Amino acid sequence: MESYLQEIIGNALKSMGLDEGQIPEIKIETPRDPSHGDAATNVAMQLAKPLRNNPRKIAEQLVDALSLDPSKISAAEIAGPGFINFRYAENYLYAELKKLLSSGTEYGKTADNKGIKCLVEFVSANPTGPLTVGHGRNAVLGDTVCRLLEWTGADVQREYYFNNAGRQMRVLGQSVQARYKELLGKESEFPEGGYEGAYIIDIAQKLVDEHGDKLLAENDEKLFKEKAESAIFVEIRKTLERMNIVMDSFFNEHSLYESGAIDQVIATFREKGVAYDSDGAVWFKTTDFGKDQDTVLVKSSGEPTYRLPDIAYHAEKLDRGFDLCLDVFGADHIDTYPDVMSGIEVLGYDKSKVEVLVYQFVTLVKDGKPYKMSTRKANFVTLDDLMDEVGEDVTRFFFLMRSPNTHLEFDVNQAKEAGEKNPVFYLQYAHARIQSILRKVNSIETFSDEPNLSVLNHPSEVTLIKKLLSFPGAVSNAASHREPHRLITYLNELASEFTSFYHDCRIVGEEKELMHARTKLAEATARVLANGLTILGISAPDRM
RNA sequence: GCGCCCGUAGCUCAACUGGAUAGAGCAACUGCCUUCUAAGCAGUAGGUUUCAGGUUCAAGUCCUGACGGGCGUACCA
Repeated sequence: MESYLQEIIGNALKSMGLDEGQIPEIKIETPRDPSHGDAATNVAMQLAKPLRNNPRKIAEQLVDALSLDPSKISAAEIAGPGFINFRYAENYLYAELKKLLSSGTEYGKTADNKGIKCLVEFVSANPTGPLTVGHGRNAVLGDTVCRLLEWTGADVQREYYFNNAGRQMRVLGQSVQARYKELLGKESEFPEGGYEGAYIIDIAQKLVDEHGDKLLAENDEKLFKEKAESAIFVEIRKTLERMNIVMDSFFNEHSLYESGAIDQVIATFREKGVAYDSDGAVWFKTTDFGKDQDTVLVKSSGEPTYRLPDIAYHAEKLDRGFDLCLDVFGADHIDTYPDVMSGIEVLGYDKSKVEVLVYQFVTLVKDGKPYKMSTRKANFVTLDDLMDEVGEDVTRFFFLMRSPNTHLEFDVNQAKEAGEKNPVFYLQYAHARIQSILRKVNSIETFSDEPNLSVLNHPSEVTLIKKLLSFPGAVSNAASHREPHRLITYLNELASEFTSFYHDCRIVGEEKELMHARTKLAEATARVLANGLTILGISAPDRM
């Protein structure tokens, strides 16, 4: 419909004597106030200045020049300072509703990103402990953006990037080793800055169960580190699965060293003159790219900083042929992004293929008080704890309901409320309620012929149909902005409009033709709610 | 100090990236269950969109400057 309007408006403008260059981008928007019609354009106002004419006059000429298809648009009116408002023909609505019903579980899919290969990297927590609430937003956001991309036609791969080398992991191994000794009654020194969480003791206990005291002979932490890593990864995968997230690949940072990719980056940087040695370290001339300081790539100890593998990793991803590499990370990592972009540019890649989705921090609020968390200090709340407390659906929903750009306050008390205070249930309830109605209708009546949808002309019915038809637009809007909360906003509006319909219009007990048509409308609503919830990774229950 | 993000109803947040009368949910108040799920609906109240300038037909949205908050600003990740 949008492209149809753009086309006829463009044609009308040409017939008014404007040439291509004078025609601005024709934007079609949905007016906030439904009394302003179903679609509107502001071209007349945009043209007011270049044409040195009153916008309302231009609008009048434009409307006269339009050749509208009456089966789609019933009216074009001029309003306000020069808006042109369009009203959809009712037959158009019924025809589209019919299409919706036959599309079923496919309804809402678009071709926006058809044929695009995407790699989305998210979670990417190093295996030093269970996933926490902080990782939760990353995981759910990343996965849902993947689903949005898939619904808009993209081919998506979910990747988890991790690092099992380095200081953090050594300390992890030492922590397990220390607990292992303690469990066997031996003297042990708990490492400085070690991991204090109870899960470390669990891992150590398992080692005692399996190997007895044989591991006391181990001199270093290596074996303990490996055992810890695999045990923790098992838990991480379980947690993710519980949240409806399944990774397609896990990428080990270490492989970049083995493949020589790291050395290659340094070599190319030197060749291009953007790397130099100083104080025993290797530096990246980030001042050439607008930063006020150069950045260390390899420390004087010989160990690279995380930026170097980050650059190599992005180059590697682009080598794999993806059209879009999307990284999801918290605001605290934002600083590495410009360096990575500069880096891959130096290496000759198209940096427009790399995109970052940054989200702000999560504050967990319980009983009106926030708490601070740290994995190392073990005063964190794990994602599993959170899901135990409020449930999987609620967890996903809460992480998604705010713009990634703003801080998220996760109120555990509100999330725990099974009732009216909890916004998730509003959507699920609407779905369950429809299913209940459909069960009832099916038990008392059978429809054989095609429904006559044109009997749906109550204002609540018409509003609801229009809302249903805007679902594909809502999906593509959320997808293109990488902002799942936009879809939640849409679903809330849909559920709300359904409930108005439910209160204004009865289904059971109406005369058969009307009952049939309304049943189809209810069915269509349930379909869209279920499709929307599927994108969010949340269940659409049939009963509540 | 510098960089990024944010500042909207008492609280938590929207507002389709510049459009028409700034909207929801909690909290408060008033009504509505012998009719398909009241986990619901209808209504009332609540605002100088932090402040001051600027850009234009039009600014919560864009630009400048203040003020307030978060995160960075490591040879940590």
